[in-house]
Amino acid sequence: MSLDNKAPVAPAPSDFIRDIVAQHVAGKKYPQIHTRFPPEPNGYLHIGHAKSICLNFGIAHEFGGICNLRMDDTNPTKEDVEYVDSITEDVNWLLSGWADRNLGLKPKGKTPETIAEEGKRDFYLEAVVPLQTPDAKSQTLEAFYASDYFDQLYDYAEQLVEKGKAYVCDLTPEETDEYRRNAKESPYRSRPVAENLDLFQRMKKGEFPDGKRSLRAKIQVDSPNVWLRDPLLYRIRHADHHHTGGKWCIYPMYDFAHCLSDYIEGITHSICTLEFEVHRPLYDWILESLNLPRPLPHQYEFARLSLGYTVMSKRKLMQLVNEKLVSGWNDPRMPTISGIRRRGVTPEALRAFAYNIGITKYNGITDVAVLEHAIREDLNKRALRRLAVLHPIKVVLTNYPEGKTEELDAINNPENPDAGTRKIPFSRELYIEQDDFKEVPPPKFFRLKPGGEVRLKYAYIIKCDEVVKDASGKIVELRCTADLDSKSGGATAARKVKGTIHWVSAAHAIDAECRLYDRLFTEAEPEKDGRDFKSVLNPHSLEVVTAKCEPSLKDARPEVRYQFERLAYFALDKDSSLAPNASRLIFNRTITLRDTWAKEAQKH
RNA sequence: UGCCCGAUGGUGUAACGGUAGCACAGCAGACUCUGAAUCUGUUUGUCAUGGUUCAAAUCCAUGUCGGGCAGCCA
Repeated sequence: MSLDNKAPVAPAPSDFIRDIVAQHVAGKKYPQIHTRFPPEPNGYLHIGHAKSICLNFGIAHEFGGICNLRMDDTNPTKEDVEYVDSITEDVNWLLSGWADRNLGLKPKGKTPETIAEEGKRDFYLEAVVPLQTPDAKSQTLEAFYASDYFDQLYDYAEQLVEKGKAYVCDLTPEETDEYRRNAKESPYRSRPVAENLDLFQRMKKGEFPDGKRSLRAKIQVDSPNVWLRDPLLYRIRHADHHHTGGKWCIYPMYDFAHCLSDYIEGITHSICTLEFEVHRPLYDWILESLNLPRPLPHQYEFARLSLGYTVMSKRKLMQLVNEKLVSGWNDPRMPTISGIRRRGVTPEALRAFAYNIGITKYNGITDVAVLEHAIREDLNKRALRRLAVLHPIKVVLTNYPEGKTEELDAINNPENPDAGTRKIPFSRELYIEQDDFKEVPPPKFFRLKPGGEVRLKYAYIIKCDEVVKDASGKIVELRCTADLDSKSGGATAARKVKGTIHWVSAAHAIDAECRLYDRLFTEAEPEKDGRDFKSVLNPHSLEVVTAKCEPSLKDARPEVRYQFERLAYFALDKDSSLAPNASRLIFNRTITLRDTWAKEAQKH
């Protein structure tokens, strides 16, 4: 392979977190960089998670490290395997062809190993990188689960109790809140170690009902940082867990589980969003209180993604799903990864977007145009061009012989000559787009108009002679004459005609359902000034039409992207049937082409 | 209210004491058998006030504005 003509290498991303990691790498602070992506399986992943995935896996990828996929599943009442499955699928999709070599998993069912060293006990669970580990194929691998560490976390909790750094508290949830708000010590704070140990063990055995007691860290009740005011480490929850079943009735809190899960997996850089910034002292306190033998992970925070014309929180997305305002988590209008994927966006486009928006600590709102640009740029390079008419109007070429059919050559992708050409049939009766004809044309309209000429892409220049209307005045047909010498490559082919429009031969056209998606909301900030986001749902976010398509589209494939020329990019929906005898084509409009004419037309 | 964090064109980001740059959006033009793509040009910015310095977007102080936290959620 020649290196002379190499593709431009994208500059390595740079941001404050990567700068820190780069310093650590240069200073050889860690043998290997190890990050993690830790979603809670209580909903589907969205584009905000995509930003986090691109950051965490991107760092692992750029610095030769590993990023563990970990289910952060410490709350049995909210989590479900449905979400575990969707998360796994979405992560694999986004990583494919990029950082899949840096994905850290573990053998199915494996839990941390206990390492005894110099009289010290240590818990460690090593990552297996499927594409880098020789025998990985012989093992069944799965994501890490925080719930796989419940035994070890319990052990750590007991250690804290024994050190006098944690105690069992009998305050009710309401009392605990009140005491914490008022920086007041719990009356159970100085309970003896032996009693704490006994009580904690009995909590584990299930002797107490939910909320009756809790395990609390003994830190500083009057700390200005509320997360240091003796935070809860364990709560009682008599509930089955999607991954550990009925084994436990006490569950660790996020703060306790997360830092120790990071430690157990040997994470070096634990990257999370800004709202956890105030938790960092607690993250460090727990780890430092346990005299752990291996290097401790450190937490770094960045701003989560906010995107215009959408909502991002799982709660609100779930609301849209539950109230049937969309067809499901993977509705192509949803900002979920599965919705975006179904819409036809490629992982490359999503990654380019994540790269373009950068990483900072500033909470801003990213313009959707940035996403749309990344999608168009990607699709422009890869999409196969096809002719299809979404809103047809019949055209009859009065001087073209009845029954005659020509096969015309059409270019599959002007951006990529290797994509080749195809034949499209031409005949006397055609469909063109309703928007491409105006009986009373606005200024600068260079499409078809009465007495006007337009080029049919790959075919002839035609002139509109007559507009046929029905009794109600609706246009039903345009009668035109073709300049029979003007066919592409013909005698008068070079004639200058301002407009070129797309068309399909009526007799040869095939039908396809096209789902025309638009933004889900009419406002860039659906919740601005406290308004209900559902009050600004876009009533036109989905329009379904039956399009007239050129016949080659009968061979459409789900993994291929199409551009219906002059209109938009489309991808086959999973609801399509490709069975030869029961074929049903459904296309999702991924995104429209840029339309400067629409902007121009609006001026008048 | 307390604590924490942030502030660079319309939006998002770079500049790490030494020429304020990039992307998107916008505008204007070229090209065009996609009003796409491509190409060219271009409008617009360091929150405020002091201080340190030869020199401040950058360091310091104060203020303003914005965000976060104060679940037995994560």
